[in-house]
Amino acid sequence: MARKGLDKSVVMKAAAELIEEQGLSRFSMGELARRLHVKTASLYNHVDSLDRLLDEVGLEAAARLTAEENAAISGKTGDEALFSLAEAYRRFAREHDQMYRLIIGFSRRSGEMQIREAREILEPIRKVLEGYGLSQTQQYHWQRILRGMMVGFAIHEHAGGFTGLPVDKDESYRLAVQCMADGLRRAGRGSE
Amino acid sequence: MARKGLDKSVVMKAAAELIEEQGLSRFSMGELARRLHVKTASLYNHVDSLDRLLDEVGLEAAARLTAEENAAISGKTGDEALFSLAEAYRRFAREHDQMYRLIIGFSRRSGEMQIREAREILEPIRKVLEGYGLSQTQQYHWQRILRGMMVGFAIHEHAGGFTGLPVDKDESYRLAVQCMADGLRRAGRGSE
DNA sequence: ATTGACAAACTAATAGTATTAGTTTACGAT
DNA sequence: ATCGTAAACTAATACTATTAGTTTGTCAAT
Repeated sequence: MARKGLDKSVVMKAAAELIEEQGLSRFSMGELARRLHVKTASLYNHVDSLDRLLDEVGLEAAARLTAEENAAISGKTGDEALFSLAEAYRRFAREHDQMYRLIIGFSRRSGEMQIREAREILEPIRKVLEGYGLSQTQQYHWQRILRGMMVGFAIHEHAGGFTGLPVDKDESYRLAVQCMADGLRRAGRGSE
Repeated sequence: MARKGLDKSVVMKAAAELIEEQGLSRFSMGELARRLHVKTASLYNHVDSLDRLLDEVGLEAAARLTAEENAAISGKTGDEALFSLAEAYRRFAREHDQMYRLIIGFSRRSGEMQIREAREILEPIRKVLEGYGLSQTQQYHWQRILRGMMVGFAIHEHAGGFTGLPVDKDESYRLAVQCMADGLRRAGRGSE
């Protein structure tokens, strides 16, 4: 009873599907093994550990998010690009909530937490900021500010927060992004 | 071998200490029991479950955070209050990182996540916003925006993010809060 | 003082988690 | 045809949390 065509990419794909279907909380090596008609131990021929597996699935999800961000801003500049980026980010977080969890990095794995910040992931923001004529220093600061805002909003919504108040969340977000846009323009003027 | 003076508050206190000392990831009912010189099962005379225990410890931590926020803004208004609030929030998240985790709610507990939003917790922000003369609607929006920004920053720092860039994080935060301040003033003028 | 009840500790067991060691076996290359 | 390797297996370990059932200490009432 050997040879079932499993390999790392098949396992990762199945893991991603399982997580999207049933949620991160119900995911386990045992569940994954069952779906692949294999015993749990066999998975270890293809992945190092649960944590590593989740890391890698998360990285792939991050790549998808980045791709969507890039698509959203392609051909746009200035405020148009900014709003488009912000919207794409938020949409991804809502539509793929389990994957977004994985990207942000608060899985179950022992309370660890990390936000992925590879070069490519920061690219979309960097491109959007280019349009505002910031100094290098200012650009770095605004990278953080923008990311902070987007993450903060995504996490809140994700957690079911922001629901108590009787005003539209889309509008709240729009105002937040507008606030960033105004701030960016101001910063751009300042550093000329 | 009965009667060791345990009760719910003692257990919760010990749990909080253990978490602050060793981190959420190393916390377990077994560890907690060992610290209290008791068998694991005995804890269940005082707490319902691990999840409930963490919830309650988290709620207590949230109360402490709120108290610090209130202290920070007491006697202040306008931008001064805003900056003071933002600084207090960030300081708490840095100084009590494990407790902050618990507040935000990304413990291990099954990937659940919730941001606590009881009335009292929102009070400090509400008070600060009072100074900007916003309409009720605007105030609700800005409550979200402010919270989003503070959470986003805290989470990032927490996750070890923001470290790649060669500019000061304090300054990034200051700029973010300044951006909020400017936006708030603009919003205040707009709704008069 | 004795008794009796309650609460708090215990022991023991269950079911779930990830992971490792060691064994078998199928397939592909020689 | 055979032989080695990689992929599956079985079995075991060491953790989780949690529940059921049992013992026992303490406090209150008689």
